Amino acid sequence: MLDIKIIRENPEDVKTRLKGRLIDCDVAIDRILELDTLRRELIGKTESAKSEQNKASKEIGQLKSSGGNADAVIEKMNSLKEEIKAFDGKLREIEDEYNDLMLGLPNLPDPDLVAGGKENNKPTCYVGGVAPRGFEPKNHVDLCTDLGMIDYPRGAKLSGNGYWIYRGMGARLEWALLSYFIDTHVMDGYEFLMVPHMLGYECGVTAGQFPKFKDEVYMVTSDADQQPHFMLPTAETALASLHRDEILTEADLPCKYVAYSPCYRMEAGSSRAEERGMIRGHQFNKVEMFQVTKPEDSNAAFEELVAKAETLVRNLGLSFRTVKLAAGDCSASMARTYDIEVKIPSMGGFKEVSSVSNARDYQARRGQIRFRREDSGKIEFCNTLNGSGLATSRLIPAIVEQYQQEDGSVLVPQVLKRYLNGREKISKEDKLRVKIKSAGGCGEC
RNA sequence: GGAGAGAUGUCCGAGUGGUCGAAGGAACCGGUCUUGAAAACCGGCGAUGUGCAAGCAUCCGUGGGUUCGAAUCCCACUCUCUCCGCCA
Repeated sequence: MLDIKIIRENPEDVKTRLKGRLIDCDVAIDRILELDTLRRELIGKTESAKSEQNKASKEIGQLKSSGGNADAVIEKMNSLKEEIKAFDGKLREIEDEYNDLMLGLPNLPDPDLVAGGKENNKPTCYVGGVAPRGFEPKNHVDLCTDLGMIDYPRGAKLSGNGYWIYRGMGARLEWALLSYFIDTHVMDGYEFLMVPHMLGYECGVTAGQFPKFKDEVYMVTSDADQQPHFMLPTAETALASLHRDEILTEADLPCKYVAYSPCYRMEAGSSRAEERGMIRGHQFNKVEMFQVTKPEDSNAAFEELVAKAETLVRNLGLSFRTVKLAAGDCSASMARTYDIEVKIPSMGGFKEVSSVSNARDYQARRGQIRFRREDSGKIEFCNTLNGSGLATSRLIPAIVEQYQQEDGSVLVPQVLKRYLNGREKISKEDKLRVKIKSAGGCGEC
C-alpha cells in the first residue's frame, strides 16, 4: 500500500512513476483523491455529531444519578442517532471503495529503474561455469529420464500436466541442494523457519497477492472450514505476515529469516512447449530468504541478499547472469527486483532461479509491520525484503546439462558432495540400482 | 469429536450498563536522594484517524445486535487453555 500523503502531495509524480510499470493508474488515483477528500469531510461531520452524542450521553447519566428528568435530552439523542447512522453508512461506503483502490495500486518503482517491460531488463553481470565440450549434449529432460532422476509420466498420472516425481538420485540431489542452501543461510545468521503451507486470506493481502492476483493461487475451501485458506505460492507470503500487526523494537531489527517450502502456483495459461520438464510446474521447491529492516538499512540488505543468492549459484559452478528488472517486470509489491538466471543450454538461454526484491514499506503498510525508534519513541513502518536462495526446479536442469559427460553421466557439483555421501557423479547404474533394490527396499536410504 | 474456562494497554491484572481509554502492579523513561548502584519518593508512559492547533473521534479477540448510552447484556465467528475420546 502506498502512503496516501505521497499521493495527496504529488499525484502527478506518482502517476508518472507508476506508468513506468506499463500500467495506467491515473483514473484510480484521481478517484482515490476524490474519495480521500470526501472521506475527510465526512469524518469531520460524523465526529462532531458523535461528540455531541457523547456529551448528551454524559448529561443523561448525570441527570439520572441525581434523580432529574432526562426525557428532553433523550429525545435529542434519538435524532442525533439517525444522523450518525446515515453518516457512518456513507463513510463506510466511501472507505470500502477507497481501500479497494489503495490495495489495488502497485508499489512505486525505485527512481533508478528503467521504465518499460522485460525488453528493458539489464544484465548486471555474467559468470561462466562448466560446459560440456567435444560431444553432442543432451537436454535436461532426456538426461533426467535416462538417469532415473525424474519421473515425468507418472507425475502426470498422479496429478496431471505440470507435476513430476523426483526419484532416486534425483530426489537426493534435490534434497542436497535444499540442505546446502539452508545450511549456508543458517551460518550467515538467518533463522530457519518451517511455515504452514496453507495460509489465511490476510497473508495474501499483506504480501500483495490479494485482492488482485487471487486467481494465481490455489484456494482451499471446504464446508467444514469457515476461513478460506490458500496454498502458499512462495514462503515469502507466510514470512511477510510473521510480524503482521506488531510493533517491533529497534533492537529486534533486522530480522533475518530463511524458510523452505514447496511453492504451489496455478501458472494458468503459461504452459509452453519449450518449457518442458521441470522449468515451470504447479509445485516446486524453494528456499526463501526474508528480512525486516529499518528503512535506512534496506538498501544494504538488498545488496546482501543479491550477493548471497549469487554466491550460491557461483558455488554450484553454474553459468549464470544477474538481471536488473525494468519497472514493468517487477512484481506489483516490489520497488526493485534483481533476478538471477542460470544457463540452460538446451533452451538457448537463461532461466530464473532467484528473484531478490525490496518491497520497502509497501508490505509493511498492508500488514501494519512497525517498529519504535529508541531515541524518539516514534513508530514507523519497517521495510521488508525477500529473495529466493534458491528455487531448485531450474537448478537440476542447469546442473545436469552443464555437468553432463560424454558417457551420459552427470558430475556432482563439489559443494553438494558432502550431502551425497561423497559421491562424484550420477550415472545410469544409479537408476539400475534403484530398480533392483526397490524390490527389497533401497539399501541406500 | 465431547465438556468446560477464557481473550482488557509492553506484560500481569481489576472492571458486569452511564463522568472508563479504562483501577492497581510490573517494566520503561525523567527527576530527587546517593561517592556509585540498589531501595525509597515525585512525575511521565497505548495506538489509529482527523485537524494549523487546542482538541475531537475511534479502538477492551473479530463481526453483528439490544440501548438515549456497551469493556460490561444478546447472537455468530476466531483463537487460547483444561479435561475426556481418537490419532500420524
